[in-house]
Amino acid sequence: MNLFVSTFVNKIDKKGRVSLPSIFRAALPKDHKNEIILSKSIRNNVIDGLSVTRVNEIAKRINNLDFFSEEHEDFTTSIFSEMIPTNLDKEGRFLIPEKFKKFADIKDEVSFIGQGYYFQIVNPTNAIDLQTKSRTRLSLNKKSLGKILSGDVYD
Amino acid sequence: MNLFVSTFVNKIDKKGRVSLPSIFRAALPKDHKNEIILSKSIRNNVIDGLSVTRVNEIAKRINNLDFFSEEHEDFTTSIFSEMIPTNLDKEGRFLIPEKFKKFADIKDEVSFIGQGYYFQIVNPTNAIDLQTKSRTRLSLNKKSLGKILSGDVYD
DNA sequence: AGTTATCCCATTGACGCCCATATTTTCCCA
DNA sequence: TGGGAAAATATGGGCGTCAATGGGATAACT
Repeated sequence: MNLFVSTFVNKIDKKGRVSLPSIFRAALPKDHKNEIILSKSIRNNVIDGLSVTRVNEIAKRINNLDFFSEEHEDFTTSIFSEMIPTNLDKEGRFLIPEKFKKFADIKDEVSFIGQGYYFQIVNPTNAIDLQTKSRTRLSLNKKSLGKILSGDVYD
Repeated sequence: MNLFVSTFVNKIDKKGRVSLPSIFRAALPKDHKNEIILSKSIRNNVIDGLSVTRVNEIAKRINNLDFFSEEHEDFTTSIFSEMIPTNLDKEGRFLIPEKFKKFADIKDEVSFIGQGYYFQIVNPTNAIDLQTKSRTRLSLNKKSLGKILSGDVYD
């Protein structure tokens, strides 16, 4: 599976290392198996985890916005300038920078939340909260959820 | 047959393993014969079983939504983060995670219910109940059933 | 030198692999 | 058409492997 799915809770050791869940490692692109890019999420106090491929994809999408617009620069500034590329060690672990830990209120444990083409790193308590809140918002909007899931996806 | 049809009841052994019915295994895509993805169903307390192909299709659909929107993230969170990919062993068995068992009220036996492009995993008692209820709802609505079935099904 | 990051090795527990048995289905032939 | 052999499927359990975690030692950075 080349998507980031499922949720995992892993520990941060004394040295600040944490294992990227094995199936997330497997979801990384073949040519960048030990690099991930961390970034502050726009909406919540969570860390987005991106593959190299994903970052390129985002760059493309932003590039399609009006070049000289304020919106364009807002995106480039808030997204690219805050990204931190990180390497995994031989065991698949990496370090979360201090300022990101503060931002996401992370101490000695994190939840990895699969988001399909990317994942998020969160305080485990917040994780559950985020999940239930998304579900609530969606069920207030049953129509669109149904549309996505119930159609014949093999069209 | 590359569709999931029919209903089967299989046992869960001491290790928590259960055989995916043989014809369901045959319905899995050739390049992902031993991976299925489990997910909580939106409507009932049942587990949905999906093929890798099916999940990728869903991912594509979601990826076409507005990239940085809240709606987009609500979808990815409530769908991908709650999915659990599972591998079949050489005998075609897999594990049902504890939290899913609780969710679907499953103990030592499950029903596999074919749903065409996917299948469901259910407490055997509920299975019969679900089937009779669907049938009842449909017969209250004969018209739409007719509409569906009368078209040229080989389009 | 002191701090920080990476490598290497060890431990534990969960899961996958392998082999064995039981049960069911298929199919071949009388 | 029935019955029985052969193949496929479902189930059971031992054991090796790998993922997550911990910690000492080496390397890089300032």
